[in-house]
Amino acid sequence: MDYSKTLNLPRTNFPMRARLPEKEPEILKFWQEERVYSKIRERKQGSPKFILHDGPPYANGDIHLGQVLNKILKDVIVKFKTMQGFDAPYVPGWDCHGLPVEHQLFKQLGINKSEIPQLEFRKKAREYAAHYVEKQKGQFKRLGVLGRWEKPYLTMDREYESEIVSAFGTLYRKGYIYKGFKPVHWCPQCQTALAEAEIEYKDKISHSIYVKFLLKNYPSPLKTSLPVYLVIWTTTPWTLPANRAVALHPKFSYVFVRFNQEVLLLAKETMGRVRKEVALQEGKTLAEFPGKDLEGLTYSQPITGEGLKTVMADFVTVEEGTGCVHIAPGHGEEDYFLGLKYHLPVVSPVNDEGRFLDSVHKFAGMSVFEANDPIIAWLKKRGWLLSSGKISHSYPHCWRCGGPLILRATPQWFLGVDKHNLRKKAMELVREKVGWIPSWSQSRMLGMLEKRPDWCLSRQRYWGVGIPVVYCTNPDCPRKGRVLQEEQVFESIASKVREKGSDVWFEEKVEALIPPGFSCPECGKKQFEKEEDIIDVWFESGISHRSVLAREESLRDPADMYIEGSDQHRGWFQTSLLTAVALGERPPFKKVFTHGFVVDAQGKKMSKSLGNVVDPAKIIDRWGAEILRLWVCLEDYTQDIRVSQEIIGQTIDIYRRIRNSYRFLLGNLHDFCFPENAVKSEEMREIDRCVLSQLQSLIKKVTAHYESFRFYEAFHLIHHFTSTRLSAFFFDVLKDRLYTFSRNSGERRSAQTALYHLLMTLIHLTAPVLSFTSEEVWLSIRKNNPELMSDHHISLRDSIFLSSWPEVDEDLIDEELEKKWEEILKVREEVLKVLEEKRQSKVVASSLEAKVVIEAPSHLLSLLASLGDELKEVLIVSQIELKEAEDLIVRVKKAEGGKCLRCWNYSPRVGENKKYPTLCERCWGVVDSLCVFS
RNA sequence: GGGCUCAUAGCUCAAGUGGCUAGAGCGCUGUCCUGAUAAGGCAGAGGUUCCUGGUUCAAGUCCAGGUGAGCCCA
Repeated sequence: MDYSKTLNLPRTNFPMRARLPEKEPEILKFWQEERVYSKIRERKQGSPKFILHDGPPYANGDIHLGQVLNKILKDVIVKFKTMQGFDAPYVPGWDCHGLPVEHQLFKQLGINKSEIPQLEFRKKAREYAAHYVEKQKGQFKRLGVLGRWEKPYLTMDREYESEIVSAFGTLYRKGYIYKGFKPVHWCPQCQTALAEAEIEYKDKISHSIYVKFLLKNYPSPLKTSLPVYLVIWTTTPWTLPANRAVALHPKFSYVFVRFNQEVLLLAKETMGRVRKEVALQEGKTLAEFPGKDLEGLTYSQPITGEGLKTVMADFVTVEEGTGCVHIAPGHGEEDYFLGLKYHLPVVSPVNDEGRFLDSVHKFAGMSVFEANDPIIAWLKKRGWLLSSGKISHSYPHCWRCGGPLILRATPQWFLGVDKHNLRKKAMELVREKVGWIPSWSQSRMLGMLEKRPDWCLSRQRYWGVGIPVVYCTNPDCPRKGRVLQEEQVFESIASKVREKGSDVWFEEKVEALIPPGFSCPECGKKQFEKEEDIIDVWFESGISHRSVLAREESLRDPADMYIEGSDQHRGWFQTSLLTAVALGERPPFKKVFTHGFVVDAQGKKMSKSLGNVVDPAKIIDRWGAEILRLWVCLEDYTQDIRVSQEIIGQTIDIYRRIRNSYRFLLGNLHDFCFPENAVKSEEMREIDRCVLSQLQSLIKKVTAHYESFRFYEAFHLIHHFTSTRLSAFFFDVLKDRLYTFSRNSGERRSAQTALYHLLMTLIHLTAPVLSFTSEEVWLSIRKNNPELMSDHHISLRDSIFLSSWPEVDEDLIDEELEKKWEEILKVREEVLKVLEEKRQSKVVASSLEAKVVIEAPSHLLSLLASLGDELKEVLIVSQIELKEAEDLIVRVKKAEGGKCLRCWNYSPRVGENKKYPTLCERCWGVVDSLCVFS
């Protein structure tokens, strides 16, 4: 006779195999059709807000793992806060203007800037950006990220663009923005100035030359009839035409040394090294001076022959070069600032293409890189070249075209970081008003703020918002070229942009942009010209606190949290902070959360050249987005996080364990109604109560970890609980009771009550991360066993994200009980070890074939005895004999009697019952009762 | 070169203010079960806590210097 039909075996059609790549789109469809995000918004009206402000990714290309990491973290936080009861809207955004779109598009079109009118190009750029917004939107949604996808914010929206104009105007009027002439990183290929964020440093082979500058005078103690030269070292011979000074360190010691028929001046400490590098014999030191005594010496400019002076500078080093530094204020940042101090002219005789102007007679028209060799040749001819070689060093390159950059002084617009104490104020707020996670993120921000130069806001490009500045061009105006800074001018431009988009600046004549009839307040004329440069995209995204947070009704400025990769300390965190402080005297965020970068198995960054780039789409197609979500949340993302086949494999294993536990729970709850079949806590079996008590502390800890954004701690705990507490212990022990006891028995219902709470709690605790699976379980319950949710406060129609976060039920916590069971578990561990030995020696196979004899000290013995028959269930053995002894000793024997064909337990009484000769005493009762009812 | 940061079993993570024989889980190996079954149970083997010094009765933990890695800057 087959008794398996008389058992209560698990029943569910929740599949063991997830088939996530197929299942996930169904869940996404459900969220879409049920308008889950909108419903959440409706229901949370009036709840306390939690605003996580999305940093806009760049609308170009497919999403990479870094963006996956970022968006998933944001989604987990938003979902957690939502389930906790907050109104936590998520409005995603995109950064749409700027060089990367331009470059890609020019590449795609196969033309350059000069071959297409700006307006025509801008139209295509807009389409291009819009295309990638849609593409990335689909990819982000595929990750399971809930948000206001149907109305994201775009930096190329007219309203947004208008805010950019008005923010610029306000900052200009407040005196933060100025026009300067300053060396900036310039890409001769792209013909544009580059922001710091657009520069990549990589190795480049450069010239390395030592050059003699003839000194026209020198300190009197030195007496010689030989020519005296100071020696400089440079890797950019082409900057020599722009040389305006030579800097020495005031504290270094300098020597005049005679080599053959000439005398050279250089820092004493550099002597040995320089002599080796330029292959000079040992010379004779004629005199030695501290640097400060050598200020104001006159030398002959090597290219122009002008008489120029030596100056003092602290940044001079002896690590490289000669301690005498060639200064070209038009071609170097430090040089520029030193130039300000000494009133040196900013000379930069190079045009947009990086070619020398006519003023550089000898080399006019040459590109600066081509000019290096002729310059060196020229120096050599004059006898001023001491040595010439090559050096490989880190050099700035254009992030888009990859070409080497030059520093070139051009008229640019700047945001003055020290205007109105902006830097100081920002740093103070960073220190006092913003929470930084992890904490070191604060010192990083401070360090960067402290040292950052003024922010170059202008770009000589096509795709962006025009700098909204109008000049008076009347040649007779007392201040020709002055900017119209009247508020109504900026307002007029902003409103035009709001009406027609930023193209209006390039389409319309200047008169149509300023207020009708407006005339120059200075000269009364109406001759105007508009600025041609466009605004740095970092400024655009940097004001999102104003254009998005402050303007969107559902949002709020400041945001509760910004969360981005650690590179954004220099990027968005900083540009947002600076603009917010300048505009409104406060930071745009209460908390800043930083995550690391995704690196490969060895911890190396991903790059095309290393060939170690992992494409998220491949993982999604093969394993599902859920695996990516879990992966993110198993790692400590305050550091860089690794990805590899092995790590993904491990994530899949962990996923399977959790999923199977859900399946087991569902299967064993198929005939359980809540609350009808639920057993009151005080009537439950001890072990069931014990697990529920442990579940409460799991809720506590997991919630705390979510609250401190340490999802990996939460998930390691959940996984640990699921594997060890549930799968390896509770579920295993419970099987006998669930399967063999009569369906409606108190014992079985007690177990199910525990299982019910476990299932409901766990799917909620995992929902922010395992969103697809938790929702799938939720949907499965509603479809297959709605009776499980007859609990009135759970609405069947809703997504799991409309239900709330599990609360700790203090009544279920029983620490005494947990302690007691810890003792029992220790005994169980001992029993399992002995069982394993007996299994190895083939005495028993299944543990149910065993009878266990436990000798234990009296207190432990009484503890075990108190469990009665439950003890053998806990140990999953057929018989138990308890004896008193000094120490714990466990022995295992073959169980007595025969095997019950129904429950597989052994009992001496099997065979006693004539009606059921193959069943044990417990089962024949159960089977009998079944027959009575059937 | 400078700023910030990281380094603990094959992998992912633990080890308040220095006090353990450095812990989990996964994976691995062996094994049992076949009523969670492309599941589940049990047992076992895995660590010079990156290296070198130092402080201390005591260092994975503190200090200094290396090495490797990441972000940012020059």
